[in-house]
Amino acid sequence: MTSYWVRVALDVPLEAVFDYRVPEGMPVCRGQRVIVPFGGKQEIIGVIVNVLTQTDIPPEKQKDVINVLDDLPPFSEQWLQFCEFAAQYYMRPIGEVILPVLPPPLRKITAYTGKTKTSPVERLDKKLANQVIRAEKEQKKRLKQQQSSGSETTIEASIKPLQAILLALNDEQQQAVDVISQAKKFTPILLHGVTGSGKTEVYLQAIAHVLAEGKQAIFLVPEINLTPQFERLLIERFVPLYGERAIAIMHSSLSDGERLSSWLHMQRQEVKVILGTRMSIFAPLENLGLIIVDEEHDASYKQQDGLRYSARDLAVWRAHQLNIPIVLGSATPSLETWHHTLSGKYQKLSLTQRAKETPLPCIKLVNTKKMRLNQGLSADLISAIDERLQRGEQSMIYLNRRGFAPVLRCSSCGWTSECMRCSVHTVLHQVPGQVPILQCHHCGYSTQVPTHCPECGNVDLSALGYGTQRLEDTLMRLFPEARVKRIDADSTRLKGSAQELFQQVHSGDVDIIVGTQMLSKGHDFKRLSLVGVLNADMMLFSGDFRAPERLFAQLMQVAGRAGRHIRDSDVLLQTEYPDHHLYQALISHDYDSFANQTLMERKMAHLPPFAHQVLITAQAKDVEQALAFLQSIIQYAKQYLEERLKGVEIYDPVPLKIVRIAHIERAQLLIESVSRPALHRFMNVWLHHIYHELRTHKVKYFVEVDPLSI
DNA sequence: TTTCCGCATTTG
DNA sequence: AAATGCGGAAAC
Repeated sequence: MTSYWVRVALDVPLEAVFDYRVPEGMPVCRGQRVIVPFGGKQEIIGVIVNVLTQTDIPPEKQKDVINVLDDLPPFSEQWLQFCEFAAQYYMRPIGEVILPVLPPPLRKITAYTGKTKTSPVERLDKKLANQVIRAEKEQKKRLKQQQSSGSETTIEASIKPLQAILLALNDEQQQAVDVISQAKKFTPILLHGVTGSGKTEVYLQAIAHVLAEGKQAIFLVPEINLTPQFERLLIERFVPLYGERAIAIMHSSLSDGERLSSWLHMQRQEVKVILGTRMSIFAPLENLGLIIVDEEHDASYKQQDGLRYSARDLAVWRAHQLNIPIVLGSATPSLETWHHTLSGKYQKLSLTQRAKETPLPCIKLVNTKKMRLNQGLSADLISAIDERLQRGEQSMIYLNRRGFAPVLRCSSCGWTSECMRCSVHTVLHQVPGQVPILQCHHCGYSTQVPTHCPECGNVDLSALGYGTQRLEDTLMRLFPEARVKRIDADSTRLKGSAQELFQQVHSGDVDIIVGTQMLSKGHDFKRLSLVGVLNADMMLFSGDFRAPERLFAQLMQVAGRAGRHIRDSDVLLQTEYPDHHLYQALISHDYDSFANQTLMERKMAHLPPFAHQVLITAQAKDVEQALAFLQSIIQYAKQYLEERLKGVEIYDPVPLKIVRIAHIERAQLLIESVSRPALHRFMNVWLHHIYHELRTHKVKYFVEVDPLSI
């Protein structure tokens, strides 16, 4: 009789997998979920990554598997290897990848230990079966009623031919669809098209091809609120052909039950297209033929906690693993992607014509350097808004700053309002009808607004600078007859209020829209013919080397809101640096020249994509401890890992720009190399040593591969 | 002497 | 991460 052990991945922050004895007669295989005892008296769910016939663990330490969960088919080899790659690439234990991507009911022990003791999967199946029975009953009832009332049974809507709805394409779109659907092996494709050039129709027709071949597709979008519109399109086109289960949705605001339901249908391979945010890249689909990443440049594809992965980068790897095409769509591609098209690694397909007839809006720069502004607004912008009001058209003013004013200041002694827990100013929030408060945008803590200066007692406290609330206030006073609406995180806090606000704008009940970057994505306002941009310069000189890239993308996106339906639409951008090459490229809608010049600068400065980076962030009670920890690990690397440090550069540790958030102070350390293999080889050895020898209890640290902002 | 709290240790 | 064990300080 052979004894077996299983090696189990657990969601614990430990650099290890754990071996368990398999009780006699319990069938096990790689990819199954198991319940195992862990530590004192915990029971947790893990995933079998290996079945062993021997183990090095001394017998007295060994424990038995409690139960194998067979309510789902085991995870496939292909899917497991994808997770293993992600774990290795992002330098985290495998359990921290596999378990967090599962819907909570599949990984939380409580779902199995409740009163009912049935599996959440069985419960869901029962619920679905009941729904079907109920629907059938209702159908029968309806039929009976019809018969008894004697009404003629009419032939239901004429049967449509079973074919996907395909809209007419222009030449460029058709060519793109052809290239994508003819690519049968790994083919990374950049679909570069301005807003309104019809990328969506290309995606849909490419998906139609893939489904017709009996394969599946992943469709990634950057934000939750973009899913409904794509969902509608996908359902309309593919549900008539492939049934209700063909389209599944996956994002973080689904309930546990909804996530379980989507996951279940995927793992049973009933789903044809999974639409969702970054987590959808872990969809357990077996027969993928295409991956689409819309707005691939968007920073939302980067997970900012736990496993810090880039869904776009993982998507490329998964496509490579499966040897299938991948489409990265954007009007303003990331420089990484752009670089790959220049080097020939990615194929570029351009959509240069706007699908509808409206030309691109005219972008005008308003030089505010020596201009007197009226509450932050230039005379040009004010008269442009006035013009739209006369014509009955809409204006949108974009200011990426919430609240009334970013800081409160004492005009006598210079005191400024600061957060008690964080090293930042608190922001004045003030809307009519509410008590004004000072709020910290980092930890959320808020206090009453002092009536006099806490330092010198002076009563003359002034609100410095402008936020969306103040802008709304100003515009209402400048244009008392206009209907002004503010759309930002504060005005849309309540569930459904965003939907309602956007609805008001769509139906034409609003003349002037004020808002933050929330406004920049997705929405297509029919009567909008003016976009004003305030305070763009702020991002131009922020410390991050990627700031210009992000600013350009954001401004292009905001500008794209204008003139989708009305000719003679304008974008007015207030700046003190109208000659800056970013703005110059922007007014001529010239992404290519901006990207090429910025890439050149990156090359000279040895920055990504010409070098690869890893960031270590240390957290402690005070920044000195964090810095000392980073200093000590550098010391170790230099002393003992000299050989492996070849081609790898470690920069000096520095405090973060915002040192303290919620009483925790942070410092970080950048490691860089031209060679990714060299960087990974060094990091693996180094992190292993740090984990085993250099851990100090007072300092927490985490590692980020390919950090987006530094 | 007992209880409680904070910190270090361990997890198969 | 979470439970346990340990040692010193406070409580009885």
